[in-house]
Amino acid sequence: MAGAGLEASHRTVQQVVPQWRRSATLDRLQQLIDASATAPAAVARRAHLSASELHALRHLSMQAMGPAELAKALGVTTAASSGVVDRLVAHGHAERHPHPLDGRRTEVRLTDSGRAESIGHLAPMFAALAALDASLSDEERVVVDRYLDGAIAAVRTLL
Amino acid sequence: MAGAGLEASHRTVQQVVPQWRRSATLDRLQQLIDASATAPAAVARRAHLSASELHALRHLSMQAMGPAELAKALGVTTAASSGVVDRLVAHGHAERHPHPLDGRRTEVRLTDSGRAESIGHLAPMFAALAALDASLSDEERVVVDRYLDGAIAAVRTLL
DNA sequence: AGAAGATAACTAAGTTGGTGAACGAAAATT
DNA sequence: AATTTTCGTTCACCAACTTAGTTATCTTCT
Repeated sequence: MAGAGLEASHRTVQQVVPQWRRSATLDRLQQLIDASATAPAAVARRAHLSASELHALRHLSMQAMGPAELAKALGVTTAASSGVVDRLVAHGHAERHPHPLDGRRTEVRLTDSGRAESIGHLAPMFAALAALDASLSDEERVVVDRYLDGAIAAVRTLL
Repeated sequence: MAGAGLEASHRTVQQVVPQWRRSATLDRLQQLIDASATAPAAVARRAHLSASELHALRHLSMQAMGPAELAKALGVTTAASSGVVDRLVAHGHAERHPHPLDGRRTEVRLTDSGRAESIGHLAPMFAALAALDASLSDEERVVVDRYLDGAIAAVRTLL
């Protein structure tokens, strides 16, 4: 079923990905990816929110949208995103507004409290990131940008 | 309660983090962090595993450990990690072995199927990452390493 | 050695947040 | 005007988490 057709014992990364070589840079990237995947749950817990609610706050802070669009952004069903919006509204972080032109739609807008929430808990990271970014020379920036583009593409092969 | 004491309206990132400036590099890093946070769920779905089970496979593929240590790695309670191990065992991806010295302990070891599972689904990313890593010159690597160290530290401020 | 305390793993019961299916209201299509 | 599609919601159900409490084993103290 799961590992169907794989009769080999103890397959290693090297066997599956022949060009794989351990490197300190790669280790660092792994750590970054790992931390990025772990952080949302930690932040959500501190904010007394679920991971989806936090995720939703991020998206809504960039752009107001309806439950259906939000569902796509979160990777869940519209039924679930309805619940997410319910909870955000209950916490006072968002409000539902009727769409002026299309009577079917609802626009979910963040309240000030929601906006503060979405920014506040990430502030320490933003500060550290801004300092790091400012420390880059133009030549260094070119190198970093290229690397990040590659890393993004690599991770996105999984999506 | 949540945004307690914040009476200001429409606080922006710039107000909370004065040194914040939008930059293409920062945008890329945000995308990387976002993709890293989103990918596990997508991979888990394809592998017919929960996010925690996938996470557990990753950790166990590096080092066999008991449910308690696994729980800490996953950021859940030991009760939850007991369930995770149950499911991995049920799927044939892991086995419980009694600890030779300490009768309280159980060592959770991956089976070949578990090992294949943990590597197989991430192979496309590994391949892309390996190619990217190999393309770095020594001077570029220094720059990238420094940046990644900073980024890791930034994200870890949230943990 | 024996008692007291700490630790590892598990179990039980309850909560949360997800899915899929069915539904009403409001467009859009024909 | 009738039909189909879309949007948001609700319902019933399920998976995975939490807290609390049990059992077995190890450690420490007298």
